[in-house]
Amino acid sequence: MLYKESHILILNNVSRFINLTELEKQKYISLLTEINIKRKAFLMQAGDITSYEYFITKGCLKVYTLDDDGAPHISMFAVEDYWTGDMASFMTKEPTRYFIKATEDTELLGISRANYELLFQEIPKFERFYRMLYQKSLISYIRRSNHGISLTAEERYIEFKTKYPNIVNRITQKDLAGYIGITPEFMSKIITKVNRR
Amino acid sequence: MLYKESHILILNNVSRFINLTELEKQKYISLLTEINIKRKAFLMQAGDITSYEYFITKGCLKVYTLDDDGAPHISMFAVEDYWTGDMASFMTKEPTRYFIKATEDTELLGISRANYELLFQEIPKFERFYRMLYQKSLISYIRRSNHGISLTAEERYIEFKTKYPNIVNRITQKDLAGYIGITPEFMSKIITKVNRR
DNA sequence: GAAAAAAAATGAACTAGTTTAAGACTTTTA
DNA sequence: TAAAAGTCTTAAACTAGTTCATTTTTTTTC
Repeated sequence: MLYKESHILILNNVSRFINLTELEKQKYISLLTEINIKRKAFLMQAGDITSYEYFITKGCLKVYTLDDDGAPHISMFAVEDYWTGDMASFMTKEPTRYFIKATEDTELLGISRANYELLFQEIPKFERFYRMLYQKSLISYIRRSNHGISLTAEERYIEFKTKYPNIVNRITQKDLAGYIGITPEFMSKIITKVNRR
Repeated sequence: MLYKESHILILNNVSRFINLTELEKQKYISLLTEINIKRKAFLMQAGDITSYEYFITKGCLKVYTLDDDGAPHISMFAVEDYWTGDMASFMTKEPTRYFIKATEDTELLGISRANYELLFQEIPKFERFYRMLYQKSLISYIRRSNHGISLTAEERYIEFKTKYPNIVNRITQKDLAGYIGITPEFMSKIITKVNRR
């Protein structure tokens, strides 16, 4: 069977942890929903109860919250081959505190809550897939939050640039400030300073 | 069959997510190792390759790294009914960057890397248990690191005190400073200020 | 392709948290 | 139980990053 590009991408992602038979692949794909959103459109907004987890096949999204003063705090940028969503709201059916907004026209594959549960019944191997996916996410999350703590804003900027050279060029300086955890003004000063070298 | 207190605690913990038969319970327990360490002893030190994941049945531990200046950054305090360890080192067999030190005499149940793999073969339900455990950890980790970002040190202190009243009294002010992310001197000022109210 | 909107740069005044240093208090150890 | 080691407090000088206000540059929209 011939698969679409987006399906090949997600099947490759899954195959990092588990092997699927041809039948299982087709079953899995049948549980996914294709979603396309335009630049500046929201995939979710604070207050929504989200019913999907998403895999990005093309484009770029920013995931952020607004603090009490209305200032945005960006928790991640998600591009092709990334998983995103709000797992807390997805699991508990409580309203999310997150906004997820496309910074480019974006194509996604979504799995609904109902199909997520179904998936474990139909292909129990996916318990293992998600166990390993979450384990890996947890490791990199812990590493990131622990590593960042002792660095200055300038060091965090240089680190981001080095680690994600492909993302830096796709986002605004202002959004990067929101991710690094500083004001856009200070971000501007840092960039001027670093580039002068 | 009659179980030890420590075994009852871990079985209750597991039963939040999966149900085990009597036989499975006994099998599970047979894969665990009992470990006791004295106050001030290390469960692991930076450079070690850790071969266990741990469940605490009694006592208190602090998990921390040292930054380039040798200042400690505490990433968690772990007490009874908590899981701890360094998953990154456990999974990849790379040396850990963490120190885990007992702040009280502590009793743990450990599962070795070999038995962890065996567990999934013998009782596949544990894929589901760990999938759900990691999912839950990920949710609270994300929540914590995102929530903390916009608060002042004073607000983070009040939040910690409210959320973990049982832990505050078991740790030093200095260690709390290492967790909140400030100097012990500033921690002292905050506490004086908050108590004056 | 002109007008409007948003992003970036710059600078001056400000603040949350650090650093250093020294003395008081508490806990641990021999 | 005395000495040593570690913890806590206080205070003054300092710095990384914020806030606010203005101008320039870039991007978006019609």
